[in-house]
Amino acid sequence: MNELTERQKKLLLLIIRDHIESAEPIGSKRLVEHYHLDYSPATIRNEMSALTEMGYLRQPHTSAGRVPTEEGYRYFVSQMMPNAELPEAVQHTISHQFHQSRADMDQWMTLAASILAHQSQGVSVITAPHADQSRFKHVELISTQGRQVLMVLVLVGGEVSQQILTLAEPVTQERLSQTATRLNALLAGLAVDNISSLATPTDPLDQDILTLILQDVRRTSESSSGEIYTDGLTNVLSEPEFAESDEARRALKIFEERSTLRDLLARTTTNTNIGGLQVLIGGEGEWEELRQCSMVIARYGVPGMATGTLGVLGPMRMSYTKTIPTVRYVAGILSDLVNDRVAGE
Amino acid sequence: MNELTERQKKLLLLIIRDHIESAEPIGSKRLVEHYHLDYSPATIRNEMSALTEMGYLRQPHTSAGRVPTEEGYRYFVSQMMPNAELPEAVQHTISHQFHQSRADMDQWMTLAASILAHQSQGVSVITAPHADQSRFKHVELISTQGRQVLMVLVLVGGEVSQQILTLAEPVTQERLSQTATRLNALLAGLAVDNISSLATPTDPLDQDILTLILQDVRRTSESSSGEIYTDGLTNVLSEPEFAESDEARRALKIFEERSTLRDLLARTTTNTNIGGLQVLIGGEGEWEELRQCSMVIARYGVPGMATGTLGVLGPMRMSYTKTIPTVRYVAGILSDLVNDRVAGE
DNA sequence: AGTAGCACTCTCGAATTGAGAGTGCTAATT
DNA sequence: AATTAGCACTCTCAATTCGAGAGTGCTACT
Repeated sequence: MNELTERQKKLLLLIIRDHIESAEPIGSKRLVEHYHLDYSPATIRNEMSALTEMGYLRQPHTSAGRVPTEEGYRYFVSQMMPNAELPEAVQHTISHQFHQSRADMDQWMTLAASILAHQSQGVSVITAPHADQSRFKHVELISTQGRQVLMVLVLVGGEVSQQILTLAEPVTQERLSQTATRLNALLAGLAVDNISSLATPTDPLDQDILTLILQDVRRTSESSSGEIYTDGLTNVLSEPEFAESDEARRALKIFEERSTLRDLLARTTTNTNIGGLQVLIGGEGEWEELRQCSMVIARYGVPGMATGTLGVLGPMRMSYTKTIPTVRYVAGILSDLVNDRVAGE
Repeated sequence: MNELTERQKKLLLLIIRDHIESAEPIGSKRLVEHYHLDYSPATIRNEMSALTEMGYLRQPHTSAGRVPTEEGYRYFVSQMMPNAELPEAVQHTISHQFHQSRADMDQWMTLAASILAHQSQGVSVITAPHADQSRFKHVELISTQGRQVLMVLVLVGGEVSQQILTLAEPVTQERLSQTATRLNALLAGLAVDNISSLATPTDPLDQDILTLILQDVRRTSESSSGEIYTDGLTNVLSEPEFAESDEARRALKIFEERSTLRDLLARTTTNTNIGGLQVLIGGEGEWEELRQCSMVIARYGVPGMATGTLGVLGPMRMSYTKTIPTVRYVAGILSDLVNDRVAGE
């Protein structure tokens, strides 16, 4: 793979960097002038020709400048990935914002989405941390009226689910409280998978509620659960490649259909370690709607306990140099926050 | 105001209806042919000229067809408002979807947003029902680790707020439970405004928690709280008037900046009764970003107990004939649901 | 290996043009 | 008095043409 000469590398990087800024095809002459290179345009042309041959560049028309291919971007990214660091000033600003905010998962997610979108000028997406194996922590039953009961279910790791249940007949708050107390004792700390195999409670009310709890836990712990936060949707609309709004529409549709988005996030990150991140370029053949886009995706959280996914979507020529470190840094912060919350449990 | 002859009325309505379908300026000849009118184009021209004079129509260029002005749309809408009814078939489909869904506020909101967006081909927006005067119902304190405590706060009407508190020093679950029990007894059923004037509890922990509860209730009951659900953001991008994506971007930005959106919803509905709805045409001079758009907005819920807002945004030439009845119908359904939940309290 | 020069290709924007649609006005008609 | 036919005029829009500019590949020279 790496048959590139040093000069070719340097050239490729320059071309891509320039294209990312200008959004235009890059020609040999322009390149030489712009960067005061020590070679003549003709030499550059030969090299560019070679790079085109190898599949890193592409000509939109017979006689226009070159534009990076997906391969080209991939090469570029592989060069950027390891060393990129966010400027300290930016790090401080971001970390400050987090420690400023209210200690509340919802706030954190919103904030993270906002920061990512802002920094990268792309569309950000982030899922709340999700326990890999849910363990029961606490249940609370609160009568609202007649047969309707508000159930608040807390899982280890801080996940909370609330739901209105409708019972067969009215039950007093007192009886509900007793049931809750018994169930709490019975289930304390159990992993979800083990609950079902438990000895059944004798009280019929307890039994009913237990069934409902099980249903709810299942749903909460399924991958389909958990809110997805996004921000910066309008950023991407200003990019020139989406001028004919049709392309943009298709890309944004992914963000509206949460189920597709969830699938995408899940599938691309199953084999990504915490701390490592993935760059998805041009939909990777899998997602037709993202043919013109790239995504930078990372996981965060505490492996084996609770993890979430976050990422940024942008045009294929997004500023990877900025986006990659930002995503990595925010993932780091969130991991710390989740860690604080889960640790010592 | 109503100096329009019958014929002028009819013509104006035809022109607007046609323009809503075609998105193009309407000329006299075209109108006659399309609708087999008994007059000649010349007559129509005279009438159109009159309507233009009166401010209901407008010519984009000296020699092009007419296009409705905001005034024109307002007139049109005032004709549509009272009688419009959703076809029974559609009513059934919608109502079915609601009764099918899980009895959960979050589900309802998502569903309502989806239905509105789908039916109207616009962007839908809806806020969860919000108690006008919050009354305390129940608090639950669950220790998670060390000094961190999960507080689940339930208000009358089913509003739930959860938050992580950080205490000055670690406290056992047992002590937390006792505090919760005492506070529940103390505060049961109290309106928020009265809580602060209460005798203070003796236990210092109780006191601390009470302060935190107050903070939280305040925030929850402020207008700034409550999630906003939207759907159909991409619908509006396909409309021809947003071809130059700049206009679209500005309009969509409103939906990203939740605070502006909230303000808009709040301000336009303060004097709207449940069941009545408001049509905002061209931003009404107030919202520059919506100059090209219209919104149909309604309130729902139980006045004095809990109310929410829902609406649809579309281009100024959106299909009012479809959107208005849909918004009204969905508002009705949600009012019923809220009513069921709140009633008998 | 690197460079200069050259002929060639292709895009893009500006300028031009003609068809089509619509208008307002006036004079004739009912 | 209301309606209509006719006409001259205006303006947009799409198609066309055209030249400048940028870029290329190739060949011959250093």
